[in-house]
Amino acid sequence: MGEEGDRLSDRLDRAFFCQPTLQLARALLGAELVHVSADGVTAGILVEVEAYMGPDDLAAHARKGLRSRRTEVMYGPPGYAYVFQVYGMHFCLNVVSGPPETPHAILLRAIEPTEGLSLMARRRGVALPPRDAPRFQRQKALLASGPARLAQAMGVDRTQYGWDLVDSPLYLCRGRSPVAESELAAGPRINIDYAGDWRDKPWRFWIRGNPHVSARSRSS
DNA sequence: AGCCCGATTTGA
DNA sequence: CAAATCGGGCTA
Repeated sequence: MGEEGDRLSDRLDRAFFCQPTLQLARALLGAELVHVSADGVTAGILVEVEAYMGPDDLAAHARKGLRSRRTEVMYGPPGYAYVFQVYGMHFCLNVVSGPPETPHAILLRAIEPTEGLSLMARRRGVALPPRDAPRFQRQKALLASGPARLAQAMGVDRTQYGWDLVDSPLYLCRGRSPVAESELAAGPRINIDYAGDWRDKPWRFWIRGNPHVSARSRSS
């Protein structure tokens, strides 16, 4: 109780999303992602994100200024949801960054679940053991570690495409941010081997040592 | 640790 | 028509 009120007063506003993209990506670590849906409330602390910076970044969907119904929202103001589908069955949630006509986005790769864990488990189609069971921490980490798991656990699909995170049931709040500089880690992004010179850019950011960082990213 | 596969959409 | 900002299930 009172949790919603506390969160709303700490809700991240437009000014927050107006930071330069790499700075915003780091600032998002420790922030809490919240979705107030018809099925209930789910929330979690962001522990891993990646920046994509079209049109130059060849890993970005907006590379070379690609503009389509899919990428359109990235050409608008920051703080909106860019949701896309990959491999025919998964959805991934991004926060639009950069001013209008600058198609940047930040992929939300993993959260540490804080609220609505049973709803997350139901959406994911997995059973969550009792909190005191030895398997609990491990299963909890499987709920939303990885961009498609995060989206599924949070009830995000194409429905949320274009939602304004500043003014919608899907939003961000201060949570535990800002994270101390010493807790911040950076490295290359995942699964973008096709991106030429941009493949090795250290534009993936995560909270060092956090067990909820997605498996393929945990090192260093 | 590694391979394979799914089920859709996009862009070349 | 190939490839995709991935995850699950299997083999071992």
